[in-house]
Amino acid sequence: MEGEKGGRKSAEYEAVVSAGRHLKRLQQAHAHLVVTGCYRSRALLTKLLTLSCAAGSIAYTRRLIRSVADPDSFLFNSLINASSKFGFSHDTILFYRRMLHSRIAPSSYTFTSVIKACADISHLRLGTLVHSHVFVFGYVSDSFVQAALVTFYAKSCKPRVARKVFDEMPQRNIVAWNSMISGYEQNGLAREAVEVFNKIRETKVEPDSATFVSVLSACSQLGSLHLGCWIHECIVESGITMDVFLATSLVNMFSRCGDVGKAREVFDSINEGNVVLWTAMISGYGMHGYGVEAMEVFRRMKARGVVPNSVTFVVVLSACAHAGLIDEGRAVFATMKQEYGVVPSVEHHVCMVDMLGRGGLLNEAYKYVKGLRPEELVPAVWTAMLGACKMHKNFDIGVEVAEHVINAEPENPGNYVLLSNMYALAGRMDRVASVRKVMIQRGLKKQVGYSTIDIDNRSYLFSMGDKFHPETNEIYRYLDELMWKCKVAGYAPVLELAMHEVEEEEREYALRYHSEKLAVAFGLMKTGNGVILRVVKNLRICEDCHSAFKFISVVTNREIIVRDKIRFHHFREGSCSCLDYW
DNA sequence: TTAGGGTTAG
Repeated sequence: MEGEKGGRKSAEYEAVVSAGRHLKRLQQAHAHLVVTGCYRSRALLTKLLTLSCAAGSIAYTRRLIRSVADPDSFLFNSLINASSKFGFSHDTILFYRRMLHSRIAPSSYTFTSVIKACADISHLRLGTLVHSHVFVFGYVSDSFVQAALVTFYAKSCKPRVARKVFDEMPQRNIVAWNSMISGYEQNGLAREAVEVFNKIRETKVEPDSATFVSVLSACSQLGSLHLGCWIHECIVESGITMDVFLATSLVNMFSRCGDVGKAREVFDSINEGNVVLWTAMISGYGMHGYGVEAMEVFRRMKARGVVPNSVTFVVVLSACAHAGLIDEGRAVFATMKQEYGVVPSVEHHVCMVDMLGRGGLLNEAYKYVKGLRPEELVPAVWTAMLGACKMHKNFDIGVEVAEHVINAEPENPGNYVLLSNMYALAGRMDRVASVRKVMIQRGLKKQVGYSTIDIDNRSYLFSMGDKFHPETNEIYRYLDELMWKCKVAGYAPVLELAMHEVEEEEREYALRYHSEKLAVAFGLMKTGNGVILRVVKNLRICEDCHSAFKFISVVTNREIIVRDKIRFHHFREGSCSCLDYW
């Protein structure tokens, strides 16, 4: 009899499990449990709850838990874990509150899940409160809870607090290290992330795939190719399997560090790529201005049966915009909606405005902007339109658009600089002065531009007019000579974008010592013929530097690759890969 | 029979 009973229970369990993540089937299984009288079984209820979370139905999960008179510790923990894992963070916190009200003590399992929920919604106040509960209930030395706290503080923009928790850990497994590396990387502290990675190598802990994914993101942020290549070597040496996550990170890293050829090599070495990998490769070509190659990969992707998603279309449209492929871009936008049913998002609209605007179709671009719904008129749309007006020197639309940009983002100093430039180009110097006045009144300062260049595995940082480098005098002298040679070859400084309140001679001086020029001069001084210079700039490259680098590539016979805020520029033999679409 | 931490594309 006992065996039969056990067998019957098992069949019920099987019925719940086989319903899987399908809400309808779970509800049928639930009904069956009620009919057979098995609905009081805690194990079956627990399974039902976790599966309904997995099925994405938090409403059904809530109904189920309400039907349980006295949920026990096991049930709460399962519920808290599942709701947190499947992204129902707010519910996780509510379930946790209910658990405390029921006077059921949380465990380390409870805390890891609740802390993850707080991390996912970056709820600093709540997470800090939960941290205090961790002390009260005595789980402060639990390594899982500590790792979760590191991630929580990092995701709540408190990397220093994350580091404090990390430093206080008596034992650190690879997950704890990974939490700290990705925590730094996500807060824009790429150098710190690489430092932590280096520290792991002093321990006996072996890096895993996630370690490399995070540290590769840090390399991408820095744009440091030598660092990225070194991590690549570490991956090969570690013998770790090249999974699709790792391959995607490598493709990204090589693209964002300026070696799209290497990115392609990694991409080609993977047989079964998913949409993320294909999108990364297309994005890589796009940011380098290789629109034709981007479109070719996009075509092959579709031929392979990999279905493009919303992000894929953003990178494809962006590639078209940066390569002047307007007709292709229009066609892609049409198929996106018709064939793939992707609803255009704000990002797609920005790409379309950017593409039409860069292509000189300013009226069409402006018509497109005016056709958008009010909620779609985000600052990025206006900024794209403004960039186009500046590029094609259309001051009438430009000034109008600039006013919208300021209204949309009154705290962004970059917008005032754009507006000021627009007025200056239109010859309205009175307006230039008044914009500057507003900036001063509002306490807004221009973002400081800086450039980095890697030479002999070391990274050097330059900012405009800075004289901190020990070889400053040599660099400035070298640059003066270089610019003189460029002038002989036909270079004329693009003065109108320099600071407008200074005299012409000073304006040229200010332009001459822009951070990217200092970095290039230093690179030329320190490297031999044939070495490609790779410079990373935090802002967009200025128009004058862009013009100067074309001449420098001729007079020095060097290739210069500059990564600016939005894309790459390859200067070779007097021209730039962006074809001045920038 | 039910439950734990980190990572990927613009």
